[in-house]
Amino acid sequence: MATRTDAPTRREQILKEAARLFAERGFHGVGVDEIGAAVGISGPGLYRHFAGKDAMLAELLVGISGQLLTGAKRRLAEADGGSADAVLDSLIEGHIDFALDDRPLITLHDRELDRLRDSDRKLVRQLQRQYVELWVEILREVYPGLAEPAARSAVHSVFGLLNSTPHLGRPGSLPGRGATAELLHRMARGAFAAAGAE
Amino acid sequence: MATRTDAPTRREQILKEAARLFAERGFHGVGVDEIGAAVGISGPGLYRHFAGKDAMLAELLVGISGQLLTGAKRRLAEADGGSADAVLDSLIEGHIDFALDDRPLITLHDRELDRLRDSDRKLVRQLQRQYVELWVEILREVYPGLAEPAARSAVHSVFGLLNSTPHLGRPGSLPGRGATAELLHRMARGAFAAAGAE
DNA sequence: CCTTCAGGTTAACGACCGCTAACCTCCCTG
DNA sequence: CAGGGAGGTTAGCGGTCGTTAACCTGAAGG
Repeated sequence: MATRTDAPTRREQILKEAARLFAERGFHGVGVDEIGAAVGISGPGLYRHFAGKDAMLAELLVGISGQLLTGAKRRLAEADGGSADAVLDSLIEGHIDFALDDRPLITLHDRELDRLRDSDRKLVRQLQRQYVELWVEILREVYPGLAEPAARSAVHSVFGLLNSTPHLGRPGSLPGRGATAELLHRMARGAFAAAGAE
Repeated sequence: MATRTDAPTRREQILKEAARLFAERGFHGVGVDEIGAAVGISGPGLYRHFAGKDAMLAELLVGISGQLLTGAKRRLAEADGGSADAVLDSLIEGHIDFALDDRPLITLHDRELDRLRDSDRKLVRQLQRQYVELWVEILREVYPGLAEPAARSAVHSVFGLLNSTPHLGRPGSLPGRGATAELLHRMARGAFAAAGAE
């Protein structure tokens, strides 16, 4: 896997700034002129790169869901033969990395889903569902006594815990990225353990 | 404290429906005509009860924050002399009740704060901060080894966990309200315990 | 019985916003 | 060196939305 050193394309710039603005003020609260201004072009110039404002949101949300799912599948494959316990740790680590590195996207992920066209929304929901089911399976391997509905609820709740990073104050009031990641990881494991204890 | 048996006033009807609609489609995504239609009057009739759309959101958010803080203070006072451990349980219970009974409000609470006028936003932030600090104090009594920044992060993360109820599927797929509340409670305690273990 | 007022109504205004149209200007390529 | 496409620009249209204005009505009170 080659690490990218190339400059980001215009499309990527736009998506990044759009994600930030959507997360800050909501999809309807941001105008196309603002998005354009954020990348140094103005207003309708965006339409050379995207079919419309909706298309930007759709690409963002589909991208997020896909990225999460792909990463989880990769970690699952890499740890093949390892203990379910280690796989769960790896899933948690991946989700935390994402939550800490792409906070605007995490915010969008569960906030603006309803603004999508039907087909896009179905796609995103399907990717999200696969991601959740993957966690549920691993979780029930680690805690075999856990019933499936409870496991699903537990997974959603831990997502809520891990996705709380946007509320943790601007980076700087945090005890440092490493310490925060470690704290979140411990808490997630603690929450799962408590859910698994019958 | 007299329990209310009177019919809800028009104002209260409006606030309730507005909360639901704002939570479903976002503040900017809902028109005043829709809010009016939801209570059986149409459009500008709302202005007999509120100064504007912003005023509804402000009253909702200030109300939520105040209600949470007031409830927490009451529980703290009632359990006076009791163990910090019991107080923490009581705080968790109160927050879960709120998250399960007023899911639209919980959603609004951390989604639309930025749409408020400066003065209202400051008020809400102040109420929220007091609520968090109250939890932080109790938490550090239960886990004396926990440093303050870590405790604050832990509290925010557990709020994320407890506030995940809107993602748990429509009531019906849940294992029942009591079981869900109990599961959330156990997970919150587990997460705190893991944060407190050095 | 007349007045008043709370709580509605519809019409309409002004601002904003997403998007299109029309045009311009490089840069690459045959 | 022609020319064409990629990627901008500004002007402006059409629709939506929050808000106000002007008017109506039914019930309470002196």
